Amino acid sequence: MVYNFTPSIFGQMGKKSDITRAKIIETARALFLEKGFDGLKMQELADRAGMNKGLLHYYFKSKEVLFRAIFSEAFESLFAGVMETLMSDLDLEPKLHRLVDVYFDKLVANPGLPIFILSEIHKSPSLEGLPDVRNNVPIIMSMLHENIGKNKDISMPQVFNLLFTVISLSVFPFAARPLLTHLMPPEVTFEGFVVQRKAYVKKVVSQLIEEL
Amino acid sequence: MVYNFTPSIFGQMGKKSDITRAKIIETARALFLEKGFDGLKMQELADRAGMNKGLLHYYFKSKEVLFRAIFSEAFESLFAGVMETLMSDLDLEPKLHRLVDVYFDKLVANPGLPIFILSEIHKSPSLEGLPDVRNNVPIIMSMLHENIGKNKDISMPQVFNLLFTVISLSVFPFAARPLLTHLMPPEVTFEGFVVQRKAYVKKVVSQLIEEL
DNA sequence: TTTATTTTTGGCCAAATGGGTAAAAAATAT
DNA sequence: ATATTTTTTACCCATTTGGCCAAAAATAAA
Repeated sequence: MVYNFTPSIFGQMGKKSDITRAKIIETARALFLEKGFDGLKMQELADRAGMNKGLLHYYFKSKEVLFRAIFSEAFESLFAGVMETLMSDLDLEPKLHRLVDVYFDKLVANPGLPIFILSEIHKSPSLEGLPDVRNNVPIIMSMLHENIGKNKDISMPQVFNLLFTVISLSVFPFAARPLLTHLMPPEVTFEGFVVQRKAYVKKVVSQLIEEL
Repeated sequence: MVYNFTPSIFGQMGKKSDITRAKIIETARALFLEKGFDGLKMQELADRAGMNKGLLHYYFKSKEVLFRAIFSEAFESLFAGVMETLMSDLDLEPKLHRLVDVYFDKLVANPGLPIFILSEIHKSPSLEGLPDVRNNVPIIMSMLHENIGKNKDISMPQVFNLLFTVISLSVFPFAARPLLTHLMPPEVTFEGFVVQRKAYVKKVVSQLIEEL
């Protein structure tokens, strides 16, 4: 098996199978995010991807396998940046501001991600096959603890409360998007709301740090 | 048709049909909350309710009708208390503290509610047939604005930011529950976390009010 | 008690839809 | 021209929803 390196508008890909595979993944991601595992039917996926059901199974032997590929990618794409930021050697305030940026920027581009991840985990909480984020938690916590400084005597639960506040404020607007857009006055767009919200959240984070 | 008022262990209900109806609703609520509309099959519902599929259709002519009953009830049961609190004549700080209580208490008893509501709305954002919460929003906002006081010059978007912060901090822990329990050290229970979290959120709310 | 009404069971059906497979056809590479 | 990869077509079989029906059981009314 030899790759051909024919130039292509599809970035690196020359092999036709790669293009098809990518088309499947791209379509499946959009539709799984919209409808969830149970809500998306393979026939609809085939139609929307402009191909037939048999071809889906040629590339992914089952719906389950395809879903896992989508889910893992979605999960990791969100958590990679978060972990990296939290593990960085920034000081407390810039680190948490950075975290807000990472979340908002990622989620503005993928607003459906939070509901998708949370609701699928809710329906089957096994989490096997995903990178075990748990291992990083104690490390992140003690780094934050050091960030805050030894002179202030802050307990671990309080460190976690601070971190979880930042995460809540960053993620919830997207999880609540459908309700939010419904409640907002029609002249305000979700995108507009979210832009000012990001600045507001950073301000709150700074306040919380000051009060520590 | 005459009701009989035979005393019963099922509260007010005497009529058998009401008992059955209640049994269906109760079981359907638990299962829809767990699996969502697409995930729950009528056969499973019948089994878990200890009855026969035919009987489900005797009381609810379709899955859709049954689901709408469950969803509306879930939606209203959460928003009724929230609206009532926000419309009350309490001052700013007690009002928002009360809001935190309402959310946490309701959600401790029904942790699956946020994901259920948000994900089902996400999948079909029509929201028809639900009480139109939108009408109350401007009223709530101007009441909060008055609560804050005329001397402080606070814009409406800032009022909304404050309110939305309270909601985010109250609801997100439950929406994120499956992930959260996975990330927490095994000796901490979700219930335990949530108890201390409620107190923490109230403290944050007070800080935010001070800084206005 | 007898008679009517309501509730419940159980089974079975029909149509649609579900995931998945296999063989042939088409396209591509050797 | 041959082999390999990719795609289509046509299927299979299981499940799903909604529905029907006849009969039994429970309950209420007379």
